[in-house]
Amino acid sequence: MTQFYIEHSKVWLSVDCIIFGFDEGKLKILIGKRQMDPGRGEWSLYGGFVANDESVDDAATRTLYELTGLRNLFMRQVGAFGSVDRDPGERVVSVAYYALINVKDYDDELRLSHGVKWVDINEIPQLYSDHNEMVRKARKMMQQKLSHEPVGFRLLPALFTLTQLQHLYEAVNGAELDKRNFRKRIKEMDFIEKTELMDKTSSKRGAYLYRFNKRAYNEAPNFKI
Amino acid sequence: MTQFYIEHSKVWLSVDCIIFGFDEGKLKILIGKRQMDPGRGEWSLYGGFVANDESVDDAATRTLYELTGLRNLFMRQVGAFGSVDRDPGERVVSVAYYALINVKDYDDELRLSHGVKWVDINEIPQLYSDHNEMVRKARKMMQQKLSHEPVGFRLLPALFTLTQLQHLYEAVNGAELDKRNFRKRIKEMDFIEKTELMDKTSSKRGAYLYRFNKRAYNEAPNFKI
DNA sequence: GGCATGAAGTGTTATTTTTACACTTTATGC
DNA sequence: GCATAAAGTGTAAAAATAACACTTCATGCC
Repeated sequence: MTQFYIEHSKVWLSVDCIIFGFDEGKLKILIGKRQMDPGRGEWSLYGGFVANDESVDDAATRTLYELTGLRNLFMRQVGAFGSVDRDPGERVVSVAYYALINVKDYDDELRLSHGVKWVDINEIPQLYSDHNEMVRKARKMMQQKLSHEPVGFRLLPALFTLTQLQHLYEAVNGAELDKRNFRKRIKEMDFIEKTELMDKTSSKRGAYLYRFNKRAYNEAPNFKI
Repeated sequence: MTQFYIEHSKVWLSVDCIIFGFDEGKLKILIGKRQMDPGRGEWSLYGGFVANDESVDDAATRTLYELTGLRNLFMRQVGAFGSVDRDPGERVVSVAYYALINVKDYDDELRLSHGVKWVDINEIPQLYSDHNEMVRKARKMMQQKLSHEPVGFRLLPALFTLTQLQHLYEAVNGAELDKRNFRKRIKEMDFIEKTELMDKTSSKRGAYLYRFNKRAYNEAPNFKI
């Protein structure tokens, strides 16, 4: 390993974020029009460069915070994307991350100030560079994660109805679920707690609100949808 | 995005390989003593730097070829590892890949010339930097992959006995399997073909040799162990 | 005040999948 | 010919999953 070799292998490193939200019964992600060259005006994921004094994970956390003003989001790495010509200008390797946010927690003015919008996951336009590929892989990983770990709650308010929860899983998996079977499963999970509160916004009768109890989950983690 | 910012975010990029093999009924990986500073003499994965004119995937493919002399290996990205101080010397971000090889295909002289050896996956010593973490993640991903896609064959010779196949899956999952249930499953998979050939090395009676038919799998892919 | 509306809520049965389990066959070497 | 050791084979119980339709309730409207 010579100094010469090392010099030649230095690259710019960026992070790109696939931010999932659940709104109006649909799974969505945030995209915006790229505000710099190359590719100005193309639809794109939100991203940023990795600084010298921060880990790649930290760069993703910082970028997510810049965009959403939110901390402690559920975030996972999707992978490194490193084609030589993936960036039309210079060689940039990018590490993609996906995150789950509750749409209601995201201040709309902040969102607008960054020029990003929510787009249905099934209606993603052509994106800059290899971003569509990132989204595809992120979606797969996220589906996998949500069906084996109780992180779907991160896409909902702290209190949610069972109908909301079911619709969330239907949107994520792209398939309808049987209401009775779904509720049977949920009842078996002691860490999904029924409260005495009701949501009256979507029906006259009202629906009980539930909440996820992380402590109870840690004691008896058994989740599968 | 200023030129200044870009300059500050340039990093060295390497790849590290977790190479899985199956030998003597055990799942193993290749490790060697690091032959350069920093960390000279520590146990380490085999890796290399990403050159300017190759994709990160290509760098991994090249590195695998350098080490094993083998092409067309089954290889998947594990992820990017990017702590600021993961490399004691300079800032190096590394992308880990795992690969599956048939131990018998690997020329032993070539192996020795690189100073690497096979080590039982359950007896990995402390490795350089964050390599243990890479191995852990690679193993998880590989387990997941092998139980949902028929790539375990990449760890076996083209012809194999059902007992070998079962022992492979037992080693990968770290749990014993019921012989009759296992064979029942295999029989249902038309793409695992029985040949008329027999292996006489491990029993007096001899065991039929089977082979994986990729074409048949592509027509009716249905795999789960 | 009663009745139309629309989402919330509730159990049982059939089907499929998974698991548990033990003896016979066969070629070889002694 | 018989001891050995791995290969090979089927059935039944248990568990998980899938299919399926009506009742409850609060509200708004007449």
